[in-house]
Amino acid sequence: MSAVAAVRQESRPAQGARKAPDEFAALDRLGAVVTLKRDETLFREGDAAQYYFKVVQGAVRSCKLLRDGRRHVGDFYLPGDFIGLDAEQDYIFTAEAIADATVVRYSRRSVEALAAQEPKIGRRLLSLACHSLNAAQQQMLLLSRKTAEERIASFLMGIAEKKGGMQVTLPMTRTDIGDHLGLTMETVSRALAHLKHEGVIELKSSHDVRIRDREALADLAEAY
Amino acid sequence: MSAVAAVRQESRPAQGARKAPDEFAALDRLGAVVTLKRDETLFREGDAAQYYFKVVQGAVRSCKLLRDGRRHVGDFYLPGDFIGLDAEQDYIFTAEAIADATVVRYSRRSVEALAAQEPKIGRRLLSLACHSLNAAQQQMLLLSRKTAEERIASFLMGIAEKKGGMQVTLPMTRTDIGDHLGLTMETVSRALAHLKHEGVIELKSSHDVRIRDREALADLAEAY
DNA sequence: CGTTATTTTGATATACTTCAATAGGGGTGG
DNA sequence: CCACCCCTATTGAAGTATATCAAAATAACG
Repeated sequence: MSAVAAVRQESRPAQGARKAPDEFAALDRLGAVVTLKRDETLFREGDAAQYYFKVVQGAVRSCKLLRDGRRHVGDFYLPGDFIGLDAEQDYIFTAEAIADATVVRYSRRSVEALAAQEPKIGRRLLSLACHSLNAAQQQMLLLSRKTAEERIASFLMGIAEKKGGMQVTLPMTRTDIGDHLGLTMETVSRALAHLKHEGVIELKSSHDVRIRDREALADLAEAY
Repeated sequence: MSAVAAVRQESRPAQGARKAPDEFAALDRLGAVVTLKRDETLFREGDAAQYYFKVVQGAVRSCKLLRDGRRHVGDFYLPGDFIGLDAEQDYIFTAEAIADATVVRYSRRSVEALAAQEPKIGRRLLSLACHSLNAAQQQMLLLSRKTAEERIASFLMGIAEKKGGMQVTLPMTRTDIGDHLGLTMETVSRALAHLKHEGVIELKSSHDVRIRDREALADLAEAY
């Protein structure tokens, strides 16, 4: 078993469309393992996009900065998720580890060569891109029209759905969540406190949420 | 020359990655022409996604609604733009004509069959999807962190860049723009009035904008 | 031309931000 | 193992950008 396959073994891919399909098994031979400490950078916005990545362990965030420092977190990547599939020439966002993380790195050139031989790979890449596009459209609706509480509800529902449970672990800080949802960390904190007060969620610790009333949370999230 | 090719001839594809590539010429045989009156629906959110579309004339908007009527306009599609490339099983937004429009309709099944034979088609689809994804990420940054005036500036810069000129025509209403940028139509109107007052733009009519100070506008838009 | 839809402009309200202070929580060194 | 420190989160009070409500001014349309 190759080193990469061994690492894969440890990973627990998320369910649904983001799951690593069998077609990608051939890719493992191409992959190199990368480990990151908390807050370490995987790549920077503007770097030449030479690689695709897949998260094996830990968590990664993508972010973009405005000149004056305002930050936006595009997405959070958990074990099983691919990073960089949207890259054209250069990466258009920076990727950093939220917590200590293990990531597999694939050369885009090799993947493209493989895709040329095996059409399934190409189709799967397209399917993953479409799925990201759908997620992005949901997120734009959220950022455009939802209230703070609805944003938090949508966010929690999204993670719970991906993990498939009522128990949700948030490896990121309140600031990260805020920058992802277009809010400040204070507003995130208050919205969570309010949901807790209403009995919709339970905060076992600031990073461990249990959904007590799924109905109510889904109702707030609207889009679900 | 087929009817579709004739219609194509009339269209003036936008510049850049959204331009119809030569590989798609073969598609014209598959296309059927559809005409829409202002505010007519091309398809609805939830409909089975049987077709891809390409705008030939006029303009189309994609939109999503929350239960209580809050609306989000995901994108505006101008001549040369493709619609529905992001669809998985069903369409996830409604598409409506902003002004009288002509659109070409391609059966997805036929396109997929063609893509199976001609790998270039598949690669082009993936490239278009990546490009949309990049645009979506820019829009999320805008919705998450930019001020009203910055949003308007970014929006104007985006259209100007696509059309390649300082003269911009806005076929959509202030409400449409607001729903696209996460603002109200009043705020859109005020932001435009302010940019005009500052001498950055000129409003020849409410739908015809001329950019007078590209520097200043780009600076406000930040991301450019 | 009269009628209706859209846009502009003004006054007020509010959700969220900003600023500020306190409280946890987890790791490290004494 | 405890005490201290730093970082993150919570909570409170005040400020602000944008929304909402309302009316007038254009523009579009039959």
